[in-house]
Amino acid sequence: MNAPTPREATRRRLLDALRQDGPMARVELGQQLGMSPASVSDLTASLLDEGILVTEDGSEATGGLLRGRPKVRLYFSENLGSVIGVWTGYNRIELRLVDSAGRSRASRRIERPLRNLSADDLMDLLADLITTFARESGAPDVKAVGLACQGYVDTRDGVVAWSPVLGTRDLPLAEGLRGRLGKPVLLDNDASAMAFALAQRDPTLRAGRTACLMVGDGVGLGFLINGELYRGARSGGSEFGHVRLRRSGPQCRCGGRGCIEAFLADYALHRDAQLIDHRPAPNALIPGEEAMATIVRQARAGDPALLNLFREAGEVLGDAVGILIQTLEPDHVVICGPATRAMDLLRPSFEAALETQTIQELRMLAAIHVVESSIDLLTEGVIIQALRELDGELARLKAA
Amino acid sequence: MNAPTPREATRRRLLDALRQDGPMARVELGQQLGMSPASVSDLTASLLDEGILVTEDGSEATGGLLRGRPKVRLYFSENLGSVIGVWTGYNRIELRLVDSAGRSRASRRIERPLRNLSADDLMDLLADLITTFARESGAPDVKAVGLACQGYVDTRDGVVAWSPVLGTRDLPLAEGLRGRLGKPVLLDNDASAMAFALAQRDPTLRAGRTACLMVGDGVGLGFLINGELYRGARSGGSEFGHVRLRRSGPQCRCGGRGCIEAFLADYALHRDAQLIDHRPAPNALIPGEEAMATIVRQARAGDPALLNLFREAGEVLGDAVGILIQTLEPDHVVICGPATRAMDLLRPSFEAALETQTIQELRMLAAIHVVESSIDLLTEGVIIQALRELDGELARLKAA
DNA sequence: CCGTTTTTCTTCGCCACATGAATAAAACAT
DNA sequence: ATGTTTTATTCATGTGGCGAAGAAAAACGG
Repeated sequence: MNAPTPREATRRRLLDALRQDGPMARVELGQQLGMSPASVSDLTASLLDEGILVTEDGSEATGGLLRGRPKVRLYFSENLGSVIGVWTGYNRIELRLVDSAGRSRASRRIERPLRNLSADDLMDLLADLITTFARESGAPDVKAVGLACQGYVDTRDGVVAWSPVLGTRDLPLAEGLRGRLGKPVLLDNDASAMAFALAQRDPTLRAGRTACLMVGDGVGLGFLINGELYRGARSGGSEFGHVRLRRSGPQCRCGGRGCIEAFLADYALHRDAQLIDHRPAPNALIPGEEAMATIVRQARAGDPALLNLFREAGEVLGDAVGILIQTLEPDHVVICGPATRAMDLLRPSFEAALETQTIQELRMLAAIHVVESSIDLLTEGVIIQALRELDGELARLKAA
Repeated sequence: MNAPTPREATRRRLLDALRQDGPMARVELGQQLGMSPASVSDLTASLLDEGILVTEDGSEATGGLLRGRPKVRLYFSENLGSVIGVWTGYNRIELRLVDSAGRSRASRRIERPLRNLSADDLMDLLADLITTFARESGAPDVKAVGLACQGYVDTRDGVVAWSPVLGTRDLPLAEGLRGRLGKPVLLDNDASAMAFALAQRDPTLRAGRTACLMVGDGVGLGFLINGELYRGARSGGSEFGHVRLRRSGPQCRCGGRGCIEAFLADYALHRDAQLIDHRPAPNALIPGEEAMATIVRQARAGDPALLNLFREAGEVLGDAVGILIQTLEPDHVVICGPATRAMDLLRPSFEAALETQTIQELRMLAAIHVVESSIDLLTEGVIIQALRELDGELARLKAA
């Protein structure tokens, strides 16, 4: 809201660098941020003073062969409370507890569909799960909660504007949870959170433009420009999964037909696999990992109908990535999420479609990464965002 | 390249504001840029000193009813040379001469296809046309040339990586022209230039994210984030027009089938209109404005086959805008270029397609503008970019 | 016609932030 | 011990921007 002072901006850059590339000595920070040792020293002095950073290097071996005064690495303090990250999937919820240094302390997975709950019931349930998890995992002092969910999210107001999972519209989820938990709640789209987390881990993804396509329960897109999430009109992610690629394609859970998601998401593959065997169409539940593994195994064994299903899915994936390349001209395209388990089945038609869909000059610029990413990484995405917010929060508290 | 000093950055912001919102007094500048009158005074003093700005307000009436010391508006000097902007279309070239204050001084349109020329011949021809135009219009002192062309452009290196118009690939156009003309040459994609120019004129387009779809000779996309052009991997615009929407659609000049362009561009509509009458398919020349006007007239008169053509084109346009909305979540979508002449024919199917393609929540956020924009505006886009560069250039010269 | 009012612009002292240079600190090598 | 090397801190300095006070330029009001 209020304009950050230049000091706050550099402070933030410094903390970001430290979070991304691990504990570092002051000289290294200076080099990386392109600022003088004097400035780093000055800035870190106050951060150490505030207790945000510690320097418990002590006996840490510096290698032995180097001479000169040893580096003193700066760490985030672990004792400034913790943050809980939550992901709400279609029929399960993942929770994770992380201390203020970013170290994972506990995690839990709960099988529980969230559909068909009233807004109040949903928020009551989530608040209950979160407090139970915090208590049972002995969370020291939960300072904030980060929540990643599918659908179209207004990250500024913390509102789920639309979601294929929760039935409701314009759900003020952050506010509701904040009221119930008494803690700040940060909301984001799950694909955005995943993209952010991946870029935190891999410096190459932070350079230039990275389009991250997460394929699993649904299809989401997170887009990064120089490591920062691109935010749209309501500062949310996009609903790229509901671009309608085939005019008379299969039914999508958004109500439309032929959306990208309707070919690629687990529920779509599972449903269409069932239809092949003339078994009754399953209800809307997302299949479990076992069910999906079975389908993949049968396809790998050579089931022609299933192979055709994956061929078509790969083609849609190629078209989708092609659209991204022609529209955004990214340096990196990341394909991640559960669907990467079947990348071998998707790849031939994926590559063929990508080739016919894109202009060669543009296609050659985009490096395509296939990353097997877990939900752990996803919760990490919102957690890091929450931790970043907290840094600023602490500074403001100290000032008062 | 080299990091701009903070001073240079604010200097640039000030000049940009002055260019966008016309001559202004110092107080107004201060309000708009959120800085104190003292700072503005300081900064403008050196700009006036360098001769970049002038204050020849003199007898300008301030309204009469206001009291107090009258505002002194700051103008760009007109006497610091001029800039030529060029647009290379499919079968014509537009040139425009503008003085250092941004006022248009002369313009010319040359009917001349550029295809099937060798790289050297092409650059010779362009250089010749530009010098002739400069001489005949009595250009005082041409400081730079801005060139907008179709296709995939590397704006940093000034290379046309790919173009459906020029047959060549990786053409170092800026360097070639710079060698021939002895002046800096700035290259950009034409849709990007158009988007930029539109946003310069209309402040609302500078707020948030604006996707500008230019439909005419081809289909191009310019994307703005907070008034600045989004730049992809090679810092160029995108080739959105060659997203393949219909797998077995009509032939596109890129070699593919079913590209957005293959439905919407003038050449496509003209070609398909000819085919209806079983006339021989025309050669690849872009039809003239008269030919297009005839087609539009016949369609308005009720020709069912032509109406169908426009219906299909509108549908593709709706799908295209839908993809943009679902992917970029823009605040504004601008449809501009010659194709707006037939917007009445396109609109019904456009709106229907847009509605089925997009999620309502997202669609409602994007304001859709249909703007009849001329090529004049397009050359203005590159010219303003060139002028902006020159400001910095002048500062560096003074410093040396 | 001359002070008063009002608004714009400038001058000046000051503060926040960052830097380079000198200095101190902490190790190893001899 | 004493130099060598690298890291961290201190301090004087410079830059950019700001608030406050004052100067300037007009209209207004007697």
